[in-house]
Amino acid sequence: MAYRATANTEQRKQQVHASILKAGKALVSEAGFRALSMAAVAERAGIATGTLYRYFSSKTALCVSIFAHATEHEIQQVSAAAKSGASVTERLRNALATFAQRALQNPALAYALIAEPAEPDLDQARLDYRAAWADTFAALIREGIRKNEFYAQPDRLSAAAMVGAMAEALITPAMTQASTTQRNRQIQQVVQFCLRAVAHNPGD
Amino acid sequence: MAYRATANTEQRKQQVHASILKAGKALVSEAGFRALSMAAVAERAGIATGTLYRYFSSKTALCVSIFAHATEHEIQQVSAAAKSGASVTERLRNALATFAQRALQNPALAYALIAEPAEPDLDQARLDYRAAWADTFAALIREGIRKNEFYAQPDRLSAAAMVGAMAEALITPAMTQASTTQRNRQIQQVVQFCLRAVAHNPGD
Amino acid sequence: MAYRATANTEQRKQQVHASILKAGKALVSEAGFRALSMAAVAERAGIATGTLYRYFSSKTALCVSIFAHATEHEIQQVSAAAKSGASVTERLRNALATFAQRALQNPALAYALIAEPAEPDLDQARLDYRAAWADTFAALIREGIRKNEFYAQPDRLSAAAMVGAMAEALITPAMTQASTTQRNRQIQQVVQFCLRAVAHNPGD
Amino acid sequence: MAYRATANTEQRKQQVHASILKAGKALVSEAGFRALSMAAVAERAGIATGTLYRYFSSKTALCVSIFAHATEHEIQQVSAAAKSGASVTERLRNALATFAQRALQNPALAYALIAEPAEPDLDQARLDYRAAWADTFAALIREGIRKNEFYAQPDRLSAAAMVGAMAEALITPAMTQASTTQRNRQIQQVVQFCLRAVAHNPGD
DNA sequence: CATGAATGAGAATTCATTCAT
DNA sequence: TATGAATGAATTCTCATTCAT
Repeated sequence: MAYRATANTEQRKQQVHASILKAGKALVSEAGFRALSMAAVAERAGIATGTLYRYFSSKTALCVSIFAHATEHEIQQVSAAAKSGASVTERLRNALATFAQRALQNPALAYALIAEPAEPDLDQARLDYRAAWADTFAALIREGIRKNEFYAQPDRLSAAAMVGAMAEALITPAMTQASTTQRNRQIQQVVQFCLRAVAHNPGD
Repeated sequence: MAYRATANTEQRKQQVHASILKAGKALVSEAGFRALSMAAVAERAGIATGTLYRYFSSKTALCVSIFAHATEHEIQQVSAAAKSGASVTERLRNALATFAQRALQNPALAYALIAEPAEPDLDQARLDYRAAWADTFAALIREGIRKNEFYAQPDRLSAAAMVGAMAEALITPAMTQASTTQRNRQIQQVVQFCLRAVAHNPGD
Repeated sequence: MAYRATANTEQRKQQVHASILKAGKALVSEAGFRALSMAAVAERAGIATGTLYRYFSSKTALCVSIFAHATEHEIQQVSAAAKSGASVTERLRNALATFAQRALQNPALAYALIAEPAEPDLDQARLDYRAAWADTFAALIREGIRKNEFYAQPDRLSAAAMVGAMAEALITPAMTQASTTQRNRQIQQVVQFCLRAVAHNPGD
Repeated sequence: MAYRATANTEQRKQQVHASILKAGKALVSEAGFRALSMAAVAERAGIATGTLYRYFSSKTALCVSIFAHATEHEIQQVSAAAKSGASVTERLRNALATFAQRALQNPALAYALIAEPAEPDLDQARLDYRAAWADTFAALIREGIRKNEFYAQPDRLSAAAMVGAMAEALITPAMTQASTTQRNRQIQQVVQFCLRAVAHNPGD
């Protein structure tokens, strides 16, 4: 049977597209973008290498898509957390804690997303990613300033600083080698660091 | 009299060694460790590829040396800045500002040093580098706590968070695309962010 | 219907595989394993260097395959010859003569197979090869001893000695530079040497 | 003090020449001609690499000299052994046993001398070496035939066959892995193999 | 449209040889 | 004359991308 442009075909294309991204994400989670070769992705997705190029024009394009895909989910989670809490300070605490906990569930992926460079075009995606975080946290900061919970401060710069502070602390050996209990305590401490930097009354 | 390595010869060796590191550092500054190929370094240093191996046993060794060389100077500058100031808060302010100003003089290099992974062995050097920063800042933090200028807090975690906050803020487009005047103002703001996070009375 | 490797494709793969082995064997025949570079094999086989690695995982693997391929045929021929003859002595004579005649058809290859070391992994293959000869001749020797045609003697040691005696004699200038007629006479004489060493009644 | 063409200088040149050969022989003994690099020889001899080229025009020339030097001694020993004994058979037995015992004192060197190819020009040296053995043993064989101790046989071919038989047996795993006692017994057996091949009354 | 074999431009590394000092 | 740093061609192996089937 020849292939026709049916709804069925379209659906199959979506499935293959998704399976490629999933395979890529898995590889990046295991060993970073360095370990991502087109052959490895294809094998893991159960397709031929040539077929990859029907879905992604180049390795770079694939990496960018994997990045965006892996990233989108993370940001959504944190955005959701940023909506629950009595005060802006409380909501920021929740957002930061969520960021940290999610990252620590898959440290290799988090590291790849946050820090590993790989390719210039991917760096652009990373900037966009950082910007997305900046947007999420900057919005909270603006609100906090408006409601007089936070110091007057440049919202985007403080947002970036918070993302950096969290990311750096998370990849500290002290963090990655700690037990779950210790980790949770340390996460609280970094969150507290950030809250002190922005809020009049950070709690404890 | 047997032939010996004369002072002249020794001097020439030092020069070649230095020119290799310089060429490597230039390449990393332009496009990160990714762009560092032995052939490119050799060409840039004006020597043959084989000659590289008289000075560095492998590409990894060269990368680590470039890293250490570029890095050492940075840390010394910041350590020096950490020694001048009336209060611990003031000295931390100076140290952070120096960190920022130096990094912004060569953002691509700063990025490569702080974030770009590249090779496992280089990652180890990077961990040492981060640890050196952590040591410098953590010492200040401990002193601040002791003198009751700073909050009680885990010194190394806060130090890491500060490094991350600074690094992230520095590679923000808002920072890299700003004029010198704007940048200086923004640097002050990130420094202030960090000081608020650690000090009872951060000044302004 | 999904696309499958057709019989045609499979056949082509076999052809390429064979052409690589053939090219490699030709190079070894001309100048030994020393002359075997991946680039040379690829050029001779009419393919790209990268393609070699689809068929052989490394140079060592290719060498071992070339060795095994060239070798297998030789041993089979001699084994077959060892089965025809009225007495064990006669059968040993046939086996030795076959060994000699085949080796002289391609002395350089014979030399490479028997003596040239090259790589550690290849040396293992060579030991196996020697062992295969030892097996073949040792079995005959055991049978000869049992039937009281041969002297009591250590079968494997005598087998090795016979292989060495034949190989050494075959690469003698007297042998390689002789006419076909002379060669045949000389082969008979070395065979006779071996037979005298093992058999009560070697004939002539 | 400048160097002058004195007897002293000439003597020193001889010493350096000898030390180079000694260093080269040591390297070959440890890991074969494959492991012989000009840099390694120079270091071991305590001179600069460039100096090697004052004594030997190329690596090949050095290898050939090393070969000749290592070889000469061996042949002399065996020649001497070939002179002691009541009968020709006895003298051949002594020569063969000496050949084997010496080879087993330094198996790696023996292997390199007997079998390892390395370079075309070295192969020529090896042919000369084999020829030297052939000469030594062939002379004995001729004498044995003349005195009616040995079968009528082509002397040089039989000599080559004996050398090959000994060499092959010596590098057999059974031989190299055996204890000293076992080895001595096995050497006797191979010697006996050779004697049966040439002598009317080989003894036992 | 899917396949996967083929491509070939690099990349890192080695080492015999040269030559300015 | 001795030195040993410099050379650079050669080697093995990788992998993103293409294209005939």
